[in-house]
Amino acid sequence: MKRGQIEAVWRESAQCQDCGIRDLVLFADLKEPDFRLIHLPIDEIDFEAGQVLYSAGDDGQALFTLRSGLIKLVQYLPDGAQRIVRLLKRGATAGLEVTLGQPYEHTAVALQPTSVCRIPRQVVERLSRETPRLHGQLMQRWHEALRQADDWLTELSTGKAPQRLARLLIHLVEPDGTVTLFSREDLGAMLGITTEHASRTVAELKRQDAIFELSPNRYRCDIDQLECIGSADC
Amino acid sequence: MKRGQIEAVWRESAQCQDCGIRDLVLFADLKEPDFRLIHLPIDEIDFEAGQVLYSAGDDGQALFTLRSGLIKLVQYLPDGAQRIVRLLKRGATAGLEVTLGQPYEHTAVALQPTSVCRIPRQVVERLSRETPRLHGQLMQRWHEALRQADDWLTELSTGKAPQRLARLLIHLVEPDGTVTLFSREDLGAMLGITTEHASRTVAELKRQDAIFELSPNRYRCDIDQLECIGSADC
DNA sequence: CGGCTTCTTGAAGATATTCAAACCCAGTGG
DNA sequence: CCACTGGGTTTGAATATCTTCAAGAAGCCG
Repeated sequence: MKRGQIEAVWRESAQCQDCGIRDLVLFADLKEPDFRLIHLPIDEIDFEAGQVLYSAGDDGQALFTLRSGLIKLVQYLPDGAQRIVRLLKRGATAGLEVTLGQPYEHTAVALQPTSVCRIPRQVVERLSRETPRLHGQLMQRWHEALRQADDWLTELSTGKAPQRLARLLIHLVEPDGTVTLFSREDLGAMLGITTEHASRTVAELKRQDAIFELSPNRYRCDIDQLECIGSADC
Repeated sequence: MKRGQIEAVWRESAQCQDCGIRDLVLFADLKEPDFRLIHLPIDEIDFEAGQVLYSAGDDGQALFTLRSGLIKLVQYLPDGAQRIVRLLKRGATAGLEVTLGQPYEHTAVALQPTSVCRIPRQVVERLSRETPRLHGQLMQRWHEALRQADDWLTELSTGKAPQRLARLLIHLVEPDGTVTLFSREDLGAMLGITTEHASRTVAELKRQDAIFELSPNRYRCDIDQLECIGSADC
């Protein structure tokens, strides 16, 4: 029984150790003995676009590491208005706040087919207690999230709509110069504008040949032009 | 000589232990032996309104705990536009990022006469290494800053100008129902509007009797009315 | 009292919202 | 197969909100 448990633990740990993106994730700095402290299963879960990972206010029992895909963190105002406060890309961590015994602060929704690792909060709490190697990574994660939050504010909530959109696109371009966009409603919730105005603004960038629609919601970007729109030089 | 140093250290530590707002600050959870690990002076420094604590990009050697007053954290866009991303009140910590070996991310400016404790980053780094009691507080601080950043975005960058201003005022009211406001330029940089529009919006709330000017830049607030303006119910 | 900055106000123009209607497209069911 | 439906998107036109530029008022300091 005990032996079986240990084997199960080991199997899970081995999975983490062999993780293809381990240098990107929360457990990047862990050493072999640390993994033995993981005594709860870390599940790999897939979500389709639109599915909810967790909801604001839920009593969180786990945090998530993003293996692939894209997640939006949504925050609601008392009056029901909503705002997307951050986007999480591969390697990012969602739900860090549960390690402090807090409920989730946002609603996390997949924007694309997304694959995550679900890490029970006890795992992080135990590792945090027993190995110092996790501390650094946790701090880095908090720091990274805060930096992104501040940048999000200055870049996506400052200036005219075309500037904001251009800056967002620059954040989203893949190495191959393409971008996969999402619904105009989400776009509006990120830029702090209405759905209709988001639609018009996309159309405007198209007319200026800053972006070109390859297929529905996939665009080829002219980065130079986007940068100059983003900085209001043109 | 060595003895003298130890006494100096002790004197500084004693100051921290006797700190009047210790339950609010970063060192809240430290115990008596922890303070002996502090081997660099923690200075108490006063700033007048308008003075700069540190500038974005500076190679930070210290972080700050706010004893009294008010500090703005300013972030600049490449094109020179600026945005105030957060306000720090008593008990808050500024410059946490230096504990990760990073330069300061914002420019920190006192908005009122302000008193801070300057903590050399080595002190935090050493305490962080040698006593687990600081970890929790550090995480809490990161978390708190992130929460504030997210709220700032959803509350102060969403909706019409009067709503945003009303929400900001609610954040700023003292227990006695009064608010000390700052320059219209700063107000604009917080709400994402122009200086002129900030001025007009303040005038509008005055006309609606949601605020009443007691003396230059000091106002009495009608909280109920502000709340209903902030939520667009009226 | 200048001279300076900051705040306020006005008016014209730019930008964004609102509401409504048309459109597109994928799915459904006759 | 095609009409019908329902969701998201686009577009139009009227209106609201914000910015810009400019000028006047108020406050502050030497």
